[in-house]
Amino acid sequence: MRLTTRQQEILDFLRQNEAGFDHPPTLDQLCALLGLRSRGSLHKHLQALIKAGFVEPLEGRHRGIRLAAEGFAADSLPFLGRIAAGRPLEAPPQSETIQVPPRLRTDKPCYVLQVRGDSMCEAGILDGDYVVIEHRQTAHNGEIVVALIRGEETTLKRIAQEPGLVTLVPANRALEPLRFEPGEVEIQGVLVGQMRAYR
Amino acid sequence: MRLTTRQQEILDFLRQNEAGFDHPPTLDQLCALLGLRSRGSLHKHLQALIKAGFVEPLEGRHRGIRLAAEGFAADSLPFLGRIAAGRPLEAPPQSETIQVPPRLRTDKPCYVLQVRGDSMCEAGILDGDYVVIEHRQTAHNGEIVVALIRGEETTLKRIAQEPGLVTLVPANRALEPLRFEPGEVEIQGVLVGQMRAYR
DNA sequence: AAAATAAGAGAACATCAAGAGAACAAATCG
DNA sequence: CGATTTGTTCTCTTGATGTTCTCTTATTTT
Repeated sequence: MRLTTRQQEILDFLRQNEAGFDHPPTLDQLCALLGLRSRGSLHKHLQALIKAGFVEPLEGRHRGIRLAAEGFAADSLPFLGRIAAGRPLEAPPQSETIQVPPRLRTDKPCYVLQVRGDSMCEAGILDGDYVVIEHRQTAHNGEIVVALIRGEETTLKRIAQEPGLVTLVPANRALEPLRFEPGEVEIQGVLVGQMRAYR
Repeated sequence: MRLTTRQQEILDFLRQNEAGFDHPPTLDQLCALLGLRSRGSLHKHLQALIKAGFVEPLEGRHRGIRLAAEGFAADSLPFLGRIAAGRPLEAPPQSETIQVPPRLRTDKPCYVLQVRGDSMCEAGILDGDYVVIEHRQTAHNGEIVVALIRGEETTLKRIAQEPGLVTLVPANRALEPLRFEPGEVEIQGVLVGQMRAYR
């Protein structure tokens, strides 16, 4: 995504002054430094920079912690490793990133996993493919989700939710659907894009 | 489409000054640099350049942001439309482009097609997918190629070449392999990457 | 000479970037 | 716990900027 002139100015300012901040600055402090009177306006710019990947999002954190990091290029997303009969996903602090065209992602926070195994092969998702996942905790029936099962293992499956029953459906005739109680399954994201390299 | 003399002048001017712009210039700034007094006139020329594919369209974007690119954004490739039981491929001068991450392409010239039909569904290539094709005339057996058959129709299939026989193999149990004499099949490119958007 | 085309001027209009400021919610601090 | 700080969301306003239009002029084509 392209930046507006002001967004670029603010980003330049942050990069120049990155070293000068002992603690990451607050919105009000930055407003003063930039000559703005409205936190809301600054906030809008910062959100754009976060969306473009130039500033680290602060999730929930308040006071103190603030933007700082820049680093990964626009339209790059964090690459969080492989998924299959794997472990819970972690988000390592200095993650690898991978370039994703805007068409394959959403405006919400997204990340990339590499698929292991053929449990979704009939949906055209093969071993080794990269999948783009929108990070959210709910899904509609029929969507393909990253699900954490009993806090132990993550998997990529199509989901069907009924009252009292969650079914994770593979796309492979050799495999059976898995049934769980709602409390056992935690949705970690929803499939929004996919990439494959033939080499 | 051919450019008029003035359009060519303006395009040359943009190319020469491309590096000189910190932020993409506004119409008014360009008018001043070109000695024009009317934004409207410049706008007409720029629209012609956009239509001819030499300047990036700014979709709705306003202020500050302005044309800039001519050579197309770094990792964008030409998007040449759909493939299935289609016509021969052409490369229209004012092509659309589509962003492709470097991982999904090669260093050689590449282009992008959108797949129509399910003839390769068992290879994980579904209707609507975008495929990245490296432009070349030869392939190794087992590669998936864009083939032009008898100069009439293009198709995406896995190829097997023997002396005196070329076989194009679909990845769909419902379809039969197609056999041709070598002169009937012209390879137009080889599949190197693939993308899918779930939306 | 008449018609078509290229080029420009300038006005009117539509839309967007940017900021202000209020109200709210959530984290932190005392 | 309550008060304060801080981030978030919202609406509103303003000016800048892109877009569309009509009109004029010069040049080329028929």
